[in-house]
Amino acid sequence: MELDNRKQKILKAIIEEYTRTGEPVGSKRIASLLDIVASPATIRNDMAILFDMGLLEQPHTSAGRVPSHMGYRYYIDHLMVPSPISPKEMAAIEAMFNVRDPDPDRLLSDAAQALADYTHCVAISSTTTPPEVLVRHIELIPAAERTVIIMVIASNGAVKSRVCRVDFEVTKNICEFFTNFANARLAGKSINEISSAYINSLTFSVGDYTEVFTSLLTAIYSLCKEINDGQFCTRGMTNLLAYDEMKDFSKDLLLMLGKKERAIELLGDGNFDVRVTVGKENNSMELANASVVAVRYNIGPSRCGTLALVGPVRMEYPKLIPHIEYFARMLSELLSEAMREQP
Amino acid sequence: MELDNRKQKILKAIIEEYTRTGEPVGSKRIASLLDIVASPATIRNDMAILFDMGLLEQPHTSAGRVPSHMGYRYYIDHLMVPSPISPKEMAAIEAMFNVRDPDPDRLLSDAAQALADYTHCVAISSTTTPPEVLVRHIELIPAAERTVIIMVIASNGAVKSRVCRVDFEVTKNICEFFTNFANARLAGKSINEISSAYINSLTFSVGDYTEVFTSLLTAIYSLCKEINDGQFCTRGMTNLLAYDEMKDFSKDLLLMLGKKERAIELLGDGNFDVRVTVGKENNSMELANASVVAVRYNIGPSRCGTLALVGPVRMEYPKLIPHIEYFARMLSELLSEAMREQP
DNA sequence: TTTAGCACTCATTACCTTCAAGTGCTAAAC
DNA sequence: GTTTAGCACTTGAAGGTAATGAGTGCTAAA
Repeated sequence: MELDNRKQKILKAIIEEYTRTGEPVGSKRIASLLDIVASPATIRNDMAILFDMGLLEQPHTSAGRVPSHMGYRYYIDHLMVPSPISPKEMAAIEAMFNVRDPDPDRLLSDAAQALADYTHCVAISSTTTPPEVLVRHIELIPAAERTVIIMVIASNGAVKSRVCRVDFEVTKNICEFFTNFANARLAGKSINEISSAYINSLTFSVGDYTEVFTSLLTAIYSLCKEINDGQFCTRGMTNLLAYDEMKDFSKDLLLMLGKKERAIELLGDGNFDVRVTVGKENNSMELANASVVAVRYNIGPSRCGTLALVGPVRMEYPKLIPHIEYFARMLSELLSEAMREQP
Repeated sequence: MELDNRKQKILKAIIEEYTRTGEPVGSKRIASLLDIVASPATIRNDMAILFDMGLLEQPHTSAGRVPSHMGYRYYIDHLMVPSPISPKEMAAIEAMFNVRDPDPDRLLSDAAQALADYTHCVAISSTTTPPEVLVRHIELIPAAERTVIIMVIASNGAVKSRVCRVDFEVTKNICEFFTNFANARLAGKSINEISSAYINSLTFSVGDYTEVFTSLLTAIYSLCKEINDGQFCTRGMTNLLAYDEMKDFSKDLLLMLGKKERAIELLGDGNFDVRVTVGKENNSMELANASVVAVRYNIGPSRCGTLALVGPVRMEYPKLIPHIEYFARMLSELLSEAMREQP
């Protein structure tokens, strides 16, 4: 797909004007906007060609032109000039991260919230746990007479705990016995190997204690599963309601984003650095009128995550892409530090 | 406000028919619906009186009548017959609770989700921590060379933990020292007394260790604050989008519910068993066209929570009120068991 | 290749009419 | 006194028509 210089400028101008106003753009407006000298008629000719190429659309004969999803694709791939983040904005973003709590579990959801607030889009953040993460240690802490806290620590620094009520009196002996037993069977195992079936098989090998320990082992399974599933959160859903052009679609889109398994789909396989998918490229009914900007980030050597933005096709890509990348970089640094793999 | 028998029946019929259809109800329809024999003209006379009393409204002269918020108030207080939950529904609700994870922290959010799914409204659940809850114990668990897990256990069974990276090598001695120090100063104190200022004062009294322990003490403060703040979660926001009559208001309402401090307001002071507020009774712009059903529940002797439902004024009160009450009862039982106060 | 000119298209708006639902009032019936 | 039938009246919704104007596509000249 080759476009001569003027057509490129015209397409770029139409997209940027449409992004700004949300209204179809006419030849006259472009003529006054462009720095090149060309009459509206000339521009009309070029617009007709861009239309034939599928880069523009026409709501109806007597309206101006609107960029098609293909037009946006061309713009993102060839025309867009990313606008660098100003030091002021950088400081603002850093401040958001700094005032927040440094708890890794929260960092992700706070970042999503901040990103959503900042971009007025829906922000999704997630992490995945790769198979090489191991169970490092299992700890049992007596909390009260018949209550223990069970804690799973993974090799990548992830920690999950749960309060467990048990049917027996919690003595130092029992705790020690169980801790030894659990660590002997589970520590060093890959976290994604801890299946429900494996835990079941363990329950029977505790001998006399089978009944007593079942609930503890089940809790360990849940905790491992939580670590293995990674984190996932969606913020700023209500932001979508502010876009007039989405009012017919936002309901379905919001319902879809509300379903975790559907929302995870749109993050893709994480096999990219930055990925922008426009409208129908998303292969999903609900996203046919939305765009998704996804960025991958690393957390230390053994874990990675995805940060994504869902918003109207008419998104300020040149501004938002550098922003989400900066968010991802900050998150990467902070989480890598917080969860650094240790000997 | 006294209404004769027929007027009561007419008001009840109008409200129930309007709740069902969402359309203004005319005198003819009521005549065919009512079991009492009365002509449309008679009903029209009564409707005119109900209208004068402020219990009905008229969208325009040639339309039927619509219940006013005052009409709903009268209905809820005097006319409504709560429909008991069927054993089948009870079983369905119990099943929801059973298949879910028994973790107390999750129970609340799962219950809100289930309630939202069940009622097609927004569900809010929250717990508050009363001042008599104490810090029972603080535990420090070494997780890796420079990483510890810090854990606060409260007298009401609440447990919160956080991973902390520290600047020193974690030895058994240091852990013991810090655990002793922290417990000496904090255990037994009321959880809401652990202020930022108090923690600050502690940091200086650790002597040589001031710098090393600052991050740990800050973490303790956060954890106490989390316990003291209780839990709060909102689920099913997108449900509101399904109501045609709310399409003009749902945007503002959703934005408001998205703000925690605003959403907390509408739970009220918890000084009630069941509370229904209709439309303008809510004293909030955004809720002027919505109703809130709030139920209080107890968690053991020392903690209570609120479960609330936000939906259209045209809500199926007779069905939903018993349902949310049943949810609250279930929650109360399960949480009381899970978090029972212990010696 | 570019541009001016002009006929043409079509959404939007305003205005009008018709239609139907439902009311309020009056006078008769119970 | 209460209830009811009858009927004029009101009003939003739906449908049709005309005027408006923004913006196009095409043609022919520059």
